[in-house]
Amino acid sequence: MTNVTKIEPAKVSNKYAQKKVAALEAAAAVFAAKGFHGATTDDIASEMGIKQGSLYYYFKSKEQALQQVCEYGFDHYVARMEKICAKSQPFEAKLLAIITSHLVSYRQKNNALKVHNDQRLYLPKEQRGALKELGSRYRRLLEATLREGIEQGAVRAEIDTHFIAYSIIGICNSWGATLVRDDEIDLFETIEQCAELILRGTLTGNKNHE
Amino acid sequence: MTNVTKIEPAKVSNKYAQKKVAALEAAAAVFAAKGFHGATTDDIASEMGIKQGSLYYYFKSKEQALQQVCEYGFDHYVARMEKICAKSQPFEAKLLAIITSHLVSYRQKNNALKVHNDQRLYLPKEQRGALKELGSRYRRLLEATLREGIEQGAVRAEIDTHFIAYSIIGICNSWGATLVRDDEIDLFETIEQCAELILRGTLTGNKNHE
DNA sequence: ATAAATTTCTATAAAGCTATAGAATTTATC
DNA sequence: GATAAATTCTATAGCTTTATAGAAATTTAT
Repeated sequence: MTNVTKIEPAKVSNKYAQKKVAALEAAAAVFAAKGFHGATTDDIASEMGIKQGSLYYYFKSKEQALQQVCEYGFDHYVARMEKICAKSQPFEAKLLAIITSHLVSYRQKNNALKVHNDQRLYLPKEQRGALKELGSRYRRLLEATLREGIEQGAVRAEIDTHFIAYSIIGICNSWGATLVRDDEIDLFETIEQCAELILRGTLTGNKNHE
Repeated sequence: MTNVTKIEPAKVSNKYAQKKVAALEAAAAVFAAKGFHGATTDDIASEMGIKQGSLYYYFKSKEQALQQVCEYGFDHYVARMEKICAKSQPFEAKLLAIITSHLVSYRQKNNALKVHNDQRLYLPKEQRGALKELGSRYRRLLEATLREGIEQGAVRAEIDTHFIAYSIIGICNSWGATLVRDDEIDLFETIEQCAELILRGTLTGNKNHE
């Protein structure tokens, strides 16, 4: 099956693949800093050291670039989540790993993830299908972790796992955005405090009590 | 003191003031929907039923429109926070009022507030001074409320009030954005669940326990 | 009714942006 | 080293957008 796509002639070379990643990261950096509409294709091209017109060797359009950046960042992130959830661990450890993964991503200036969070809604709905799929997968994993916690007896049975999952994501995104902007903030302290806030709100019997 | 500004000739008429508000709200709606860079001055003008060029009777520039929309939305919001905090109430009631105020704002499609949250960073720093001031004021009020809670014995003394204040804002913004997008979600249930998540994470002795 | 002030409109200059085509250059292959 | 393939460049067509100027229309005041 020497499958050569109709749309993209060769573009299977080693170099192409590498530079495509560079293109994605340049686009991610620029979109993260200026927003999708605020960024120009020239900004992105400059960021990767080529001319504006050459960028179209890597992206069919600016919009396609946004789409691919979002998928690139989010896919990676969901994959990591899957590894964490696959392990058999007590609830608290898992939650800590999830928060850590989320916030470390941001501190490492994972621009693509930031772009996914802030800019994906500027994509037309039809082009958000894959992202929505990934997003649900992530939330389902988080909800499953919460249900595991309930089964383990660590988490109160009455909680609304959907609501809590969403809230966890919200807190992490909010702190994540702050961490990116302010280098002074201590990453690991933030992680611990997030965990403490969430845990003491979800743990049966309120462990860790002074 | 018949103070006539140099920059704005007359523009003190009744009608002007009214239409200026309409202009702010049109701009807010458009910026909220399309983002600052994604929106055009023609979008805003159309929204208020005038022609593109006429918009400049109300705003000096598109950027000034963004600035004024942000201040308009946020100022209103901080003012309401001040009223809530002025009352002498038990901690839990106050927190509930704060969350309610925040989320109700969103559900009422308070576009200006959404624009403040999502788009203010596209303003040059020099034009963000007033907003930063309002933001700190809001956070200080929230932190003071938490300290009150500690004094009342309702809140654990070891919490980091700054961190918790920030997290509350983060959760509310996150749910607020969701509430705007999805009319199906029950507003008051969301308020209660937010409060429950935060309270059980901050209350001494873990009240409300099943 | 007339004059003055306010508000809106039309038209346009100036600039910026996306996307494409085809030439030029670099890299890989035989 | 010659040929083919891959990559980048230049130049530009075709739009869109912001902001301004001055005319026109509307409203308010005399």
